[in-house]
Amino acid sequence: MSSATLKKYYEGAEKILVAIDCIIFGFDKETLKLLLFKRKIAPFAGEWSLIGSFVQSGESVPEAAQRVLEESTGLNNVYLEEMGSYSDLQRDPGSRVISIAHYALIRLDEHKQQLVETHQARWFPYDDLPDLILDHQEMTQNALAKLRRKARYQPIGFELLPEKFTLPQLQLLYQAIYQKKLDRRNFRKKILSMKILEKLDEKDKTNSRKGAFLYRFDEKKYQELERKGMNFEL
Amino acid sequence: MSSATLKKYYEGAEKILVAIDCIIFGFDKETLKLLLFKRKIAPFAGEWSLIGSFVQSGESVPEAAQRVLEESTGLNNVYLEEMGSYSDLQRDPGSRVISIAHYALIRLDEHKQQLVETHQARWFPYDDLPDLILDHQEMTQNALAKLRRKARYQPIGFELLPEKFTLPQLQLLYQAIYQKKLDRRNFRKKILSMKILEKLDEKDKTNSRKGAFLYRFDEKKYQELERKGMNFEL
DNA sequence: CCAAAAGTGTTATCGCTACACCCATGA
DNA sequence: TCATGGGTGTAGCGATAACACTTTTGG
Repeated sequence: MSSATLKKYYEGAEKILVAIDCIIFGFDKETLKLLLFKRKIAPFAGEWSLIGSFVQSGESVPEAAQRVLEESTGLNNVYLEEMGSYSDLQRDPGSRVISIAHYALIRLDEHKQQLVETHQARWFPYDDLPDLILDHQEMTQNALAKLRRKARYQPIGFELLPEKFTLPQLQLLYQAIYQKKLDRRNFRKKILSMKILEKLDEKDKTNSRKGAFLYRFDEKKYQELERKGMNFEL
Repeated sequence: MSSATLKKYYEGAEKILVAIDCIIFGFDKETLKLLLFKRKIAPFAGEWSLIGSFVQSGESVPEAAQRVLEESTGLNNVYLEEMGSYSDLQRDPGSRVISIAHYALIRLDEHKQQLVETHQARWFPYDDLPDLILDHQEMTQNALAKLRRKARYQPIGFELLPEKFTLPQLQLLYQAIYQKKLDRRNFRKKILSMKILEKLDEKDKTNSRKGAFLYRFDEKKYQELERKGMNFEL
């Protein structure tokens, strides 16, 4: 094939605007929350929106997503996963844009509150979201569905908790994700039987007089067990 | 915001070539196979490749994927799912292209053999693939991983079998997907206990003198049971 | 009648569920 | 001392895994 034909092949195709959008999950006491932003540009300026950005010519899709997350939360080592593309021709009245949605799990206590204010952002309980622009509502629903499926078989819940957490906290998190109550004894038995938590000597007394022991997720031990065929399931 | 600013916002961003690629799975007797194509254009003309295409300005991503599948197999009602984006800056030496990979499950007996020949395509056993161009090797690995995870909890295996199939066939399929032997009695017990298969009066005698009863997947019954909270697991 | 694949039941074990009481502590 | 949340054990049940023999029939 001549280089003229090659040129024609690639140049004959049409370039398209590509964006990424981020569904940012946080967990607060007993509630799953989303970080939403007041959109600054038309159309729909002033309305609530996921945070997003166009993919620049010098960056890959994951790089764009990480950039956006860092700009909006100040965090750069967060759990971030691609969720799927949204490409309806009419999805954005401003222009034809293909968006690749991502969801992120962040620790509410670690993100920079100041950046949230700078961006006119707000944390909303998942069950009480405002109307969102474009197809962002659909994206959030798909994100929660994906989070639910994934959390059952992979230890990603810990990404939403502080580094040190109590078992009651962990249980509340899973109850929020699954939207159902779990039995305390059975929950403890199961999670502890996996031997992927390190029990610390400290107690957290913010929620009770007795205090609850703090634990830490042991990533190394988990990966070791996973290699040996153990599989996480909650 | 003025419309001049709006214009700048959308026009300030850079458009990018967007493609889709398809990992096409088939199942033949006891082997999982992939449909691969001899690439017709430079760079890498003549080498083996997944089938793909640029996303046109008048179509969405799923539409592009369906178009490509129909062009290459003649089938238009196949199981097709998006798998993720591939966007490394250097992934395609011909140009900067973001590709959104999809995997498809098709019935080997239904696709148009003639189209396969037209496209200089060939079915390869998954365990014996030729070298593939670009990042297509990585895509196929990710596709199999995804198929494995998904097949365990959703009845998608049937998409790879003829409409009527025998239990030994179904078992061979799952053995090929999981790459491990399953116990015949336990396998039957489990799949039959779900009550999502309709037993027919016909037998398939191609593999034995005695013949094996044919079954059909009952989509309606499955959806009904799923609504009631039953969950498929194999 | 025999080779080759299809079909069938039982038992032991494991994991899950359901469930109620004691413990530690600060106010 | 008491109210509050944290922590623990067990028994019954259902699901899974392991395992071997009989049936059918074309050649």
